[in-house]
Amino acid sequence: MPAASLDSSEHRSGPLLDHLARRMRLRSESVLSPLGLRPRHLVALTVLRDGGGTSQQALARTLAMDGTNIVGLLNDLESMQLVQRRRSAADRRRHVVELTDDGAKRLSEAECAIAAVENEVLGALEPDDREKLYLLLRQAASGTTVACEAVILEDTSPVDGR
Amino acid sequence: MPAASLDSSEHRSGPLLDHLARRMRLRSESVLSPLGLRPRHLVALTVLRDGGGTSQQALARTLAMDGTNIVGLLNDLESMQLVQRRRSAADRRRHVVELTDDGAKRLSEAECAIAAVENEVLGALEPDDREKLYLLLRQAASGTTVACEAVILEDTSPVDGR
DNA sequence: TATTGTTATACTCTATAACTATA
DNA sequence: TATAGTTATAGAGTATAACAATA
Repeated sequence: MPAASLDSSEHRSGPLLDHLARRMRLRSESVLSPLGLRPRHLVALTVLRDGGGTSQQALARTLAMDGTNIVGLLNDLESMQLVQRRRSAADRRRHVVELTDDGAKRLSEAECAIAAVENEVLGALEPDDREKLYLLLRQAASGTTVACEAVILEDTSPVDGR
Repeated sequence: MPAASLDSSEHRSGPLLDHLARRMRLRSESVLSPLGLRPRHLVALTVLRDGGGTSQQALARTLAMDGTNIVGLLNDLESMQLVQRRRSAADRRRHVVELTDDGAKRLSEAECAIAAVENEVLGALEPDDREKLYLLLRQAASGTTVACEAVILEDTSPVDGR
């Protein structure tokens, strides 16, 4: 088996990931600011779109952020009407957080805006390799984002969506 | 078929990169703290090992950090005797920063320590895919890390690039 | 009693400005 | 004058603790 190389102390992706994410985030900021968004807003919106409605705590686990900071993050997004909070009927302590139509639209615009940044930061990769990278990251993230599982929401699902 | 998809507004690696790097960094902290290191120390040590000695400004560009913060970062590493600062003979304004033997050793230990974290965060990927991811990240980073080129150090040159 | 969301607050990270020493 | 490094400091990001509402 080709396995052993993974244990090598020289093939660590962690620092590389950190390095690239940092560059991407810094450049993204200037591109996103005209849209009133910050990189972390984009991550949150993406998770909400892909994972569906969740409680704030589930969102906190998925984003690996402290729950107390989710409050401010959602306040930002809700004040821009990109996200909607409503009480869960099944457990009135919970807020069910969902992307609004405006939120989906803004997210789409933002993704378009940062395409240029990606082309720049990932410029050393051929288009094919960039696609491979995307798929690998996607798969890796799907493994860590399982936190959404925690709250499948209420059975009722009277989700009206403004 | 696979070509044009890159322009699609739905294949954005940025938020994924951010997401995964964040999880990796958070988990790494607890694993690295026994070694007296923080994730950003690891990134700096890695760059210094792979790129050779550089000036502090070149390091700042490579790490995409403000030069003023490099000072504190290097103070940390130098107080642990993991890096060495010495004046450049060619330009006495510059410090040439290099990894010490202790630094290389500590870096190696740290890489070993975070292997477990990587296995956890990238657990959704098969070993083969993890290796592919590493190679892609490495290639992408080599493209953005060119900053090191700026200062090839003293004895040689009048390297007044840019 | 335990959990969800909220507020207040302290700690860390990062960037801006001013200073020095060299060029 | 311009550049490399340093210091001081203000702003943003993040975590900890205490509280109200609900389970």
